[in-house]
Amino acid sequence: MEKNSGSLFDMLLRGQRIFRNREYLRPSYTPEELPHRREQIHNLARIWAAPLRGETPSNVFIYGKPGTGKTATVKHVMKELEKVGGRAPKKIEVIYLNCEEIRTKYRILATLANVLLERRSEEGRGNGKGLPEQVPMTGWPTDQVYRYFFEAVDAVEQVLIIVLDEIDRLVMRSGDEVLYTLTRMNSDLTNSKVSIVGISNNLNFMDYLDPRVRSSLSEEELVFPPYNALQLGDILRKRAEMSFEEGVLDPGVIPLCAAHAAREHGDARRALDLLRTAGELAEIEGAEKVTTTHVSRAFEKIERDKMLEVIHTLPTQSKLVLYSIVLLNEHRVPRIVTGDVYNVYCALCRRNGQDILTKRRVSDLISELDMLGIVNARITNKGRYGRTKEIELNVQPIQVKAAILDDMEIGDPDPASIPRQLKLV
DNA sequence: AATCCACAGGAAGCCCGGGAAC
DNA sequence: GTTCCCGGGCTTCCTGTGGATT
Repeated sequence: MEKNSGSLFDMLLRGQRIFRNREYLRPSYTPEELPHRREQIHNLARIWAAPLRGETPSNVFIYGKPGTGKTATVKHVMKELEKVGGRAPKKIEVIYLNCEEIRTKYRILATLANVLLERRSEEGRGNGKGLPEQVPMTGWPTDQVYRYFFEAVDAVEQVLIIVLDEIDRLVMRSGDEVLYTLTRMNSDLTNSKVSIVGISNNLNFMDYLDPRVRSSLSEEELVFPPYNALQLGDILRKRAEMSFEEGVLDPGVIPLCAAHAAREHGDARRALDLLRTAGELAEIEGAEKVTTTHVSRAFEKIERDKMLEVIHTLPTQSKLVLYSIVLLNEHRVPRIVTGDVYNVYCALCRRNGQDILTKRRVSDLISELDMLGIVNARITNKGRYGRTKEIELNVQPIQVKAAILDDMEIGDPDPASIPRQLKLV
């Protein structure tokens, strides 16, 4: 093989390897062990032990901030339950649904029915009643779908546990009707029992629930407190062992990742993300070790990516205002103030055939950009020369420009005209 | 001390689209 | 289908601000 061939992949493969397997750092990975969640695991297992004794488990409501291990815990206990399920007097089945993806009454019921029908046919049991193999994802009246689901549940003597993750999304979007239906099913079922587990990272949605649903759903409640920095450190160390080559992490790396994430309401997902991104940065530059500098840069990168995401979702007029600020920045205007921004903004709108908003409104838009942290705007008094906001960009202008141009076509106003828009001092 | 600049930002009301009630 | 209501985006009109200037 040619030495120093310089191919892209050679370069990446040559140096020190950083990762053994980075998949363990991704949010999609569910770990075998969940440090600092023993109590929650134990409680959920206690509740779910009921069907092993032939009883119906209580409904459970699980609450905790993002990245506190709710979903991982539930999935973990689900796995354990499956292992011992055969010993139960009645069949035990668990269905997990994420309401972020499936969030209408119809689709929830249809998905539940389909999962059950599929499992029946896998077992070779057939549904025995000439039911169709699948419920279509659209087209049927909702009560007919419910009927199929009901029959599928009651066809076998069993305990069915339904896990509804991100249940707040479901309630906010389509109300609590499905929950009402599901929690009431038990009184009509003859062979089976249904138990609901709702997972949410916000508590406010409880206000939108019918009181009957609320009390039924929270027969048992599990709270997942945020992890502190030490706990996050433990979690990171466990995962780092699996995902990094030995000895590539500087000693300060994990504590720093943990400290950053602890400040953000103890989000383990963020901590892992930070660690992975730091590793990737080290890998890209061919470093031998991941250092705290990489972590700091990873932190900035993640923040920056978040910021660019915000810019992408800005409404058109805000983008135009922001773009005006970028243009002024490019022209090295020493103090960017509201009036200048407005003048450039007007030229920009005229050039691109956009409606021109009033000064008052643009002033508010600038304040909104300030609130989002995209720019820093502070009010200054220049005596005789009035009172205004002095604005500076908080993100790299090149990146802002690229992000905006990604979403819309903007023709720059004649560059020579820009200085004329300003009352340059 | 009075004036004045270049806005900030509050208040009220218009307009329009979407959703619920009739 | 019509009416009503609501909220968000926006305009119009307005008062307030504080230091350089007169």
